[in-house]
Order: sequence, then structure tokens, then C-alpha cells
Amino acid sequence: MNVFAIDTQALFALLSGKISTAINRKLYRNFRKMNIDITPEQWTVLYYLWSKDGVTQQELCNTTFKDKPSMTRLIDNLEKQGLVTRSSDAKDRRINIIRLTEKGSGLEEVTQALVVSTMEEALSVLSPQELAAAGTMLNKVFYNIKNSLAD
Amino acid sequence: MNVFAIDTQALFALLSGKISTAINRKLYRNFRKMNIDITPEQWTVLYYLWSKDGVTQQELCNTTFKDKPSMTRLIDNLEKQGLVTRSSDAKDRRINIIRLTEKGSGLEEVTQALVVSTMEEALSVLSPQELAAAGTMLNKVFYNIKNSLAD
DNA sequence: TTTGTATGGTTGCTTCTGCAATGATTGGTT
DNA sequence: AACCAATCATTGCAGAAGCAACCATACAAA
Repeated sequence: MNVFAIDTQALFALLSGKISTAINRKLYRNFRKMNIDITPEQWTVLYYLWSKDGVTQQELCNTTFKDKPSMTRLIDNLEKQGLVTRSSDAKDRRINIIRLTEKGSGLEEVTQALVVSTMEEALSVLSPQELAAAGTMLNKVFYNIKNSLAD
Repeated sequence: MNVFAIDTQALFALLSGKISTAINRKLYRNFRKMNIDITPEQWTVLYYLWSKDGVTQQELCNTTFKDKPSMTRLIDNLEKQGLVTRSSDAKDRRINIIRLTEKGSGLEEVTQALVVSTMEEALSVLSPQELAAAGTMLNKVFYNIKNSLAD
């Protein structure tokens, strides 16, 4: 235990699961309430595609910080639901190009509004200053762990 | 988008998954490196039992913020590995009492050291002041979402 | 005593995740 | 041309989580 009296184990419990579980659960329910049949994980994939369509699975892995098998299956499901298409690149047939369908594009506005309002509700207990500080700190921590995982 | 220029969607991506995934993954690998065959989720259950042995599954659900089916299965696995025992209460046979085995108790010191060092590495990019602030903020956010889920 | 209700747990079904191992294709090297 | 290594993706296996539905037990009310 260190002198700063930060209980790192309690902080672990928090960082490692509880908050993300809670936010995901809340968002999932909000999606259902609006009859939107996607998961928060699927949303993170769509979110990237809305800003840049027609990318490889590998690129989606990198931006969403998921491994390749996870991405394969996420896209399986997105494809089943008719939200994206998977087609192999003509030049390099190892590569799959993922593209939004109309249905997939159509979800952008509704879901982004829901995500924003869900997050705003969750973060409403923080002041704008705290929010900014939290964002900065979380980013620092994330990049730190990310690099230490790469070893 | 609000005037404070906080990208709540990006913050969502971070809070909702990336950090917890990264920390869990790191800890999981650190456990393996030391030939400790438990998952971070199992650790959170054991962590509570080390402070208070012989509790109900429901109590474990509440403290770890998992639902009942999840706890049932976590304990199934802990039992399989001989780390806890499950026995029904004599007075109220609906209730299962979960108790640590010797093997389960024996993991306390090694694993806590690993969790602390893993977290310290992850959080090393924050100053003690930031760390304290982060802990406070995350707690606020967690209790806020938790309550809004109860509706 | 019977009925109804609340509580503690489990099971079924689906999605997501991780690691390890494997397939497919490409491109460089000899 | 043949081989090797690197890259992109998939499959297998197992742990974890959510929701919904269900079983078992306890307890209170009628």
C-alpha cells in the first residue's frame, strides 16, 4: 500500500469492468427502447465506418482495440443483420473490405444521438472541467497500457 | 456537440471497453506468467471473499456488480478449480454459502501483489493528485449510472 | 391450510472476448 | 521456379455477460 492512500485494487475493480459494464448495459437498453437492434460493440464498428467507409478488418481491429477473431465475428453478425457487406479486395485477395449498407448508414443519426444522451446522463455528475481532465487522464492511461501490451 | 468540445462519443469508446479490456488483458497475462490459473473476473470474487468469507451468491453479485446468472457460472468455475466451495444454508435452503478453500485462500498474497503492480504500471502516467481525482470522478460516475440502471 | 408473493439460484439462448492454431494469399529471396 | 516469411482472416475452444424464463424455498395473508 502506498502513502497516497489510493486503493489501487478498488480502482482496478472500477476501471476493470464495473463502469464499462454499466455504461454498456445502459446503452444497450436505450437501443432496445428505440427498437434499434444492435449491441454497443457493433456500434463502435459502425461508428468508425461512418467516418471512413470501405476499410479492412485489420483497420477496424486497430481502431476498436479488438483482436482479429473478435472482429471476424462482430462483422459476421453485422453482415447477418444487413448492416455491412464483406467483399474481398480485387488486388489483394487476403483482404476483406467492409462497407456500410444503406441500412447501416441509416443508423448513424439515431444512434449517435442516443450515445451522446446516454453518456451525458452518465457524466452529468462531472463538471466540464472534470470531464476534460478525465478525458485526458483516461487517454494517457489507455496509451500507456496499450503500449505495455504490445511487448 | 457541446461548447466544451468534449467528444462524448470518443469518451464512450474509451470508458466503454478499451481501458477495461486493456487492463484485464494485461492482468490476465501477468497471472499466466506466474502460472496462476484464474481470470481477472474470478479474482474480483476471490478479492471479496478474502475480506469476508462465507457469503451468499447474492452478496457477491452486489459487490462485483454482476447479475445472478453470471455469478452462478463464475462460481461454477471457481468450484471446478477447487478455489471455493458451495453449500446450501441449513436454515434457509434457498441460499448458497460460498467459502474459500485453502487453495483459494492461498492465492491472496501472490495475486494481490500482481494486481497492485499491474495497476501501478498502468497508472504510472498519472500523478498522485491526478490518481486521487480520477478515483473520485470514476466513483461518482459509477454510482450515477448504477442508480440510473436501477429504474 | 391454501394461496400468493418475494427471494435466491439455475438454465437456455445469444453475443462478445481471449488465445492458439490454421488457412489463404502475397511478396521477397535464393 | 521453389521456398520462406509476413500478413489478413477464420476456426476451435473456453470464459464471461445479458436477458428471459424457470425452479425451489420461505413467509405472510387470507
